[in-house]
Amino acid sequence: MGISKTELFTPEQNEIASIAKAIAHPARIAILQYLVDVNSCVCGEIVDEIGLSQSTISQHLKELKKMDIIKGEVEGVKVCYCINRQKMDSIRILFNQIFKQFSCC
Amino acid sequence: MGISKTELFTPEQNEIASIAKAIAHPARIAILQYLVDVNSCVCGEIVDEIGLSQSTISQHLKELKKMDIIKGEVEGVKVCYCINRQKMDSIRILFNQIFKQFSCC
DNA sequence: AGTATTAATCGCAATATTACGATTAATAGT
DNA sequence: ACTATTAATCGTAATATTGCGATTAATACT
Repeated sequence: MGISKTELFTPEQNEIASIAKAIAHPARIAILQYLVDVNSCVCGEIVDEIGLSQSTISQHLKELKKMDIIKGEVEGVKVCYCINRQKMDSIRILFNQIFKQFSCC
Repeated sequence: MGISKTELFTPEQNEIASIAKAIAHPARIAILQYLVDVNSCVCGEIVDEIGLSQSTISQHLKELKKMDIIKGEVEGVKVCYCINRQKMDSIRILFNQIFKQFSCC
């Protein structure tokens, strides 16, 4: 992408964009919704649920974890993922603020 | 990206991801915030405000317009862009619903 | 110790995104 | 008609993303 120009923007602008990017994939939305449904679960179950390969799902989980949107807890051979509800809450509040700016007069 | 696998996901999941992608760039956040500040303005002013080239800004505007997040009105040689507040409102409601799912118990 | 299971990582290919300069098309002003 | 202004588009380069198979590392179970 040529050069990324994050230095042109405020930390808040970069933060919002980063969060948006983390959820800007249908598979990641599907993963989050699945985690809500089952409350928490292991990677293998997500692979079965969504029709993507194990390595691909693992990468998506990594991206979500990078942004602190989900947490992964090792349970022996398996890893139990769950939504970081506190982070989710702060994202919801942040986005609501921003969108209110954009939508209100 | 190998092959995009949108067919694996629901229309809603794809829609949310698309909207998120549209705002998943700090320049586009900055553009929207600037449009809020000045209420409406022409492309050239945005180019001056943000430190990116005219062609790059034009592309970002195109992406935002593609998702119906902004509207562009031709005024002679200039084009006046403004936020589509109705769309913004529906996005805010949609995202709030989704994030509430993710954050509440 | 040997095998099975699980998930992370590596390496690769295909495609998308970001950015810019140059060009183009369209209008406005002379 | 000529020129200036504006914004879209084209072409291109650099980089990121998405996806998969293969491999690896780590634990659990014989």
